[in-house]
Amino acid sequence: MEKLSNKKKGYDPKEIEEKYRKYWEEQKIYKFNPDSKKKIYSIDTPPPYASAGHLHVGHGLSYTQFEIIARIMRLMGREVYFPPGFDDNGLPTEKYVEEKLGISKSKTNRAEFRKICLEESKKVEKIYVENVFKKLGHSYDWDLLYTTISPEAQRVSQESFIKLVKKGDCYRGEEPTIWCSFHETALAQAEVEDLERTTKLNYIDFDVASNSKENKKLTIATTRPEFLPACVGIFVSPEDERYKDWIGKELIVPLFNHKVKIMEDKKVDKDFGTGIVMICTFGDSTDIEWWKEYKLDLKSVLNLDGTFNSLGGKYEGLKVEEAKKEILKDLDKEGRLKKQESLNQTVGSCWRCSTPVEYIVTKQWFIKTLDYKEDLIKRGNEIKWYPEFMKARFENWTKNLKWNWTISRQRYYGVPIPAWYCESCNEIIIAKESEIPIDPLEAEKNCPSCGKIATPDSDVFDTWMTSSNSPEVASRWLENPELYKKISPMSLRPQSHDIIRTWAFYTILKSHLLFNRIPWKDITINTFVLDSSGKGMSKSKGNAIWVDDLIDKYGVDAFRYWVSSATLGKDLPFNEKELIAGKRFLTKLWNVSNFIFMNLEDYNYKKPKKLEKIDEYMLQTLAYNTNKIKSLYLNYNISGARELIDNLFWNIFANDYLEIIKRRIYNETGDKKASAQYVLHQSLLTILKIMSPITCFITEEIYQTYFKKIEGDKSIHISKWPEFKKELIEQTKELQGKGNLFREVLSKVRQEKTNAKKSMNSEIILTLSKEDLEMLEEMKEDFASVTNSKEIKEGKFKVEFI
RNA sequence: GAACCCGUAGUCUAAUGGUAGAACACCUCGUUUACACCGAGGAUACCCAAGUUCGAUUCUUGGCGGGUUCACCA
Repeated sequence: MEKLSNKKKGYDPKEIEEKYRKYWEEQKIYKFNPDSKKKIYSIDTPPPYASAGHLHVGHGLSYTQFEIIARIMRLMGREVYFPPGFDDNGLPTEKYVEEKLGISKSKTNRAEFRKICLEESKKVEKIYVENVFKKLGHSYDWDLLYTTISPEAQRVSQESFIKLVKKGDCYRGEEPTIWCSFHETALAQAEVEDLERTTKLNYIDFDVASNSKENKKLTIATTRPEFLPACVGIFVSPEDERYKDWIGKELIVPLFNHKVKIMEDKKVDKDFGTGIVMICTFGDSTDIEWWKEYKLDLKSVLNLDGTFNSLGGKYEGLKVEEAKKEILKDLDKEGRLKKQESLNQTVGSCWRCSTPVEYIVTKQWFIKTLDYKEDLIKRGNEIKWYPEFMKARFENWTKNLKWNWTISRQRYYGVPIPAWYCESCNEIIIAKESEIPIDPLEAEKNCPSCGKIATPDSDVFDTWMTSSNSPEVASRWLENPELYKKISPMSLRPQSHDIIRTWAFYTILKSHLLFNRIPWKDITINTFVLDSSGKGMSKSKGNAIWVDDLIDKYGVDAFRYWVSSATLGKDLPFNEKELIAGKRFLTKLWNVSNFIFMNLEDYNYKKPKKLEKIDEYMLQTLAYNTNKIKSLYLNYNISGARELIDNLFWNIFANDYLEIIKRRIYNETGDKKASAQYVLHQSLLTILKIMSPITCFITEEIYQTYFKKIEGDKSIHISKWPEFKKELIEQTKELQGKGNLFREVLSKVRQEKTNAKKSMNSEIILTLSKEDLEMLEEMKEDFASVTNSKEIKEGKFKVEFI
């Protein structure tokens, strides 16, 4: 009879993990079969940025969380489409390459730079695959691997662009754009983060243009005096008595001497500063609103790198901050700087480099979002959100959108924008669908109107342009339309809450615009791991705990056990102690299995004609709980399911049932023994299966050691979920009553023994009430055996020691 | 400023309109045929206030505290 290995040492995960990693890969256990008759369950996997070789527990948890779901669905009989992916496209990769190799994009040509990025990505991806995903036992179908910079992904991205341009939802415009002067690129609203800082509010005197009034000066408070050359208007509140007579008059902008008109607008807060606002193109986003509303002049003073252009006069060439200093100095010299106040402000900044963003008018490509707010919210409602309340984040964001989505980026490493422009007739030429993927820099086009050579677009797409089509990339939209049709819309998008406004939003948008439907049926928002003091974990903060270290110390299954205790959408402070519980579980399961196998040596795999009562009770309880666990699993409630499994396995099965049948198995023969053996066999197999999505290694090892030859499945992970007959699942009141009473009275007896400081198998004479005795009549032998009662009498409950 | 989430034993977490179930830690006792990485048992908890209710930790409102997201000012 086989024994589990390492009996003396207890459970040693290392060897077992190694063994099955190899086995699963060789046997292609997780291979997707497109011809399967089973219902498909498809996952729109989050492709990680391939820009670091480690994974901290936060990422480890979230990736494992939905990996468990993949395993659950496989067990439920679904054909699971679970493709791994890498996001190796765009700014994060560029930044990584620039930092790691000390190269700047401005000093390298695009082709060269792209080549380096691609090579670096491949290296990091390899580390990820081997050291992270495979190590953690993740059950991807590796044949389905995709990357967002691959020609296929580029094709999807460009195709979606072409379709949307044709549809009129994507346009090129010259508009104020959110701009990062460090990265020298346009940004989307979603890429802007708050930056709190202290700044100075400067009170500056403006002269009045005509001398008709006795008052010759007005004082204006501004945080951005450097924008004086771009000043195009002055606003006051219509409710402000102080300036009533000033409306319509003109002021002379200090240092630059151009005239600007004073106008009124309700949005002006008369209590801020002096109650006068100067509008510049563009100091902030409200400037843009007023500029648009009142059709003011455009005076662009900034170059794309954040320096002043010729409009800045003597300040030309200076950076914004330097210009500000100089201008303030000069204002002070002229006696115009009346006072300066300290002010706390929050400015938008680039999420990658924290440089405060500027607003610069440039030619960019946009996808319409503002026209579709309501439609998108409707789409959001068609999707099932886990947890439900996370939908509010999506709705909030969608409702409050102020900008169309800027999709062009003045960067190198990304999907090229497949467009050319004719300088002489302003024609825009878009690539044909048959040509993509294409890089316009490497393909010459002539203008269809005038025949001249058109200028290629040198920009690339925002990375979300590709990521928002992850369902299409992952399911081979253009490559394999038949497959795509089969698995779309996808079943699940698992992701984290911080990118609801980007990834979830853009994906829903794209799906709505391109296909007029939702991209997936369910979305799960994974648990967000904090450090033990409740702070977000990151490499830069230095509080990250790495998955490698943990699995070295505790093993993958213990880590996965910890993952299974997390609730979707909630924060979870990391506590290393929690992994001890996982380790404990593994040891227990290991020992229980050893015990059972020892006692199944003479088992003939046949169900005896009649089961003992307590065995039947165990079987019912098993069936009932398994069924409950199934519905929890199907609702992605992994922690709920795990709790039930723990109770079923540890308390009911190991601590009670095993103790109850122990002596019967040792001493009896025939059906009495076989009855227990049958239930042991069923119970262990069931427990292994329902636990296999979580602790995938140990359950496989135990399955392979004993059950495989009987059950026949190559792996527990492609076996079938244990289904029970209806009468077992529904339980019978009578048997449950009796079995529960059995366990209650047993507990009472144990308590008496504890109170008397006796060991659990000390011999006793037991007295039970008449009702209890009648109830337990059919299970009397087992009861006497587990309590080690030499005699059971009728009367008032009493435990006598011999 | 707004929206959303959360506030349960020392720590972390679960369920629930009838005062709470685990885990880790703690205390007591126990170990001759799976397991001391164990077994039996014990102590310890629903942020505050008002309301709805026969009854609230659970529902409503307000407050306090923590978190996330969004908006913010010239």
